[in-house]
Amino acid sequence: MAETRGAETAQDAAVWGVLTAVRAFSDAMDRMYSGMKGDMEMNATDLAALRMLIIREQREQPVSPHDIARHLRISTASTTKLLDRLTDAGHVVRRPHPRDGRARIIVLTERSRREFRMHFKDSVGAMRQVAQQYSAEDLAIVTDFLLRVSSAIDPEP
Amino acid sequence: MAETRGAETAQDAAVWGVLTAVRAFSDAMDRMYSGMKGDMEMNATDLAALRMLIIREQREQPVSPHDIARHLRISTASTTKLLDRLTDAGHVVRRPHPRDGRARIIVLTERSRREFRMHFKDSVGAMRQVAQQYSAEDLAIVTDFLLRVSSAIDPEP
DNA sequence: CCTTATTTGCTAGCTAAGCTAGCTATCCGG
DNA sequence: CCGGATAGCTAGCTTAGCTAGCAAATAAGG
Repeated sequence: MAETRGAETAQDAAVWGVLTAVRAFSDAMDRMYSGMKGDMEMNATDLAALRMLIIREQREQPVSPHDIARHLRISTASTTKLLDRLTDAGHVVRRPHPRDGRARIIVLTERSRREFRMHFKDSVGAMRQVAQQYSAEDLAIVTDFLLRVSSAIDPEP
Repeated sequence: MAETRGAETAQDAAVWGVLTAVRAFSDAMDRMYSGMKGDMEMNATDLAALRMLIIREQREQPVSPHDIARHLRISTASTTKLLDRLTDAGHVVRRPHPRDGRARIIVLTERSRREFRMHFKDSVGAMRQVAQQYSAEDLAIVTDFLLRVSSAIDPEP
């Protein structure tokens, strides 16, 4: 992540610093999710699927099993099993696609949304508390940065 | 970090925005790593272990199998198998601990470091390119924010 | 020193979750 | 209407996690 290239200017130093912070941050997020997987008694992939569904729901994008497979980079067969687990646990429902008889649309249950929010609320609260210490202008900079980096490293979504 | 009490709505909106961006960002990072796991023909946990080793190495902190187990939240038995895989693949070496006859110290091989950097360089390059579009002051804000959020959600490291 | 409790990493055997191959049903372009 | 492509599912194999339990080394108490 950080190359050992010497930081000659202040800007170079700042770039190096932010990349290091990005690494620490993604590590912390990783550990937060793996902690939650223990709390919710789920495996990492199933939890990642739920996260994806929440994100896509917020964007009002319908999600198919195929989408999940692509997003998580697992096979469609594994996705079928994953959806069996999530369905059995009452987290999601498979609905028929209105126009395509082969396809399904995966929908979160209200219970799942609630449970997810419940387990997330401490972490989200901690993050919000940090965020509230910054001005709206600073937050706009951070938001912009994060979104740009996101689309730079992951062009798909 | 002005606490603009007057502009409560704008600040709330900014907080909401940054939290959404954080979520999108961690999702993008996740997908970057899962993409890399395909490229390097490794599973997610093994890759996470390598990332941990790189981070700890940079901080000059020695890593024991027990540390890996705690960090990845897997059992020590699974860690033994993980280390068997990484050792067989030539990524790490188990060295004896200088003072504790029971303990081991896990050390990355130079080849592993090189391979890791090789596979990361595109993503790091993309991130650096984004970062370079910001002033040192803005990057300082972003860095500060990321580090604070990191320690808020994951006090351990 | 000697005994006991704790810690570290490993082994054995079980379970869970991913993969490939292949199937059916459906959609779409000619 | 028909042949190829696509969506999702099933079956069977393989991998990687878990629990239980072990030996060796350390730490603590007398």
